[in-house]
Amino acid sequence: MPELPEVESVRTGLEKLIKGKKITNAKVLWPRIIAEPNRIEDFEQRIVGQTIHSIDRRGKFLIFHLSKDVLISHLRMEGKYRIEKKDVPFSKHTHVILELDEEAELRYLDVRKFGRMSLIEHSELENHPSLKKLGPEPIEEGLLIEPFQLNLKKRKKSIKAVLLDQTIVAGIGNIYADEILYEASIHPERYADSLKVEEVQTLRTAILDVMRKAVAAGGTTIRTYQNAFGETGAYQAQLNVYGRSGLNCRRCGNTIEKIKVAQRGTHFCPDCQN
DNA sequence: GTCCTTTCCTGACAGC
DNA sequence: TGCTGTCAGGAAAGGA
Repeated sequence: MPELPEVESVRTGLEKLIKGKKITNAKVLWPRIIAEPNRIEDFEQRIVGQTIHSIDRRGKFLIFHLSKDVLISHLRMEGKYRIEKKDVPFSKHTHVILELDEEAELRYLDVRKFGRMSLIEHSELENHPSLKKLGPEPIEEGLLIEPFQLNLKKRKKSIKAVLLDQTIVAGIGNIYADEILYEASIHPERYADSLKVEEVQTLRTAILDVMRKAVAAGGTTIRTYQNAFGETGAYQAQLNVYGRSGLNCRRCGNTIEKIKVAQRGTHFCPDCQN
């Protein structure tokens, strides 16, 4: 399940592999993947002939800057990009094929078909609904303490739910939300507006820390995640709570528990986190 | 405006 | 073995 560190790893891989390439043909095999434009034929026709100038990321969104348009892509749960030779048969989970030259294709695969793509004009990018409402990136100069603290004070729901809210901080998903709260020793069911000033500061530091380390490790591979080179991430070796229910806490030795918070599987140490 | 629920989707796995 | 039910979850839409 790609979160910010995984998407960043996909981005850097794709930039090395397809920057400067021209899309010479396009085929959509599962129409619902394309959110915009409405008609699949419009997507296929418009994208052909465009060169991939660069690839950006905002939160968990990939942003392909093309010569005329912009392709916004969200991998959701299991979306992945692969560059493959044209003669390699595509799997049943291949939903979009962008031909790059006479030899290679950029293929979008997605077992659960949750991922979405939007092809829009450059002028629409700044005000695109998906991107416009995103909160700051989880970096030192982006996630400023004062607005963060104000946002938490306004929320009468669990801190776990707030961390998953992309308008507060962009890019945190279920795995890193659990890891961040463990790092900060905060119980996932604590209400956001109940956190003390020092706790908010600790939480902010944990967000920056966990995300920085995960990006450096190339992300976390749970289930099927791979970057554009087909490589897995390495951060799963550093996970302290996610997927560790029933095992011992690395800090205090007590048993990691799994509960449901904000409809999500949530892992935490009942002794360390309060 | 905020919060909560539902929907999208398939594979893995448990239980019978 | 083969079937059924449950679970995994990010974002968007709709309702309270």
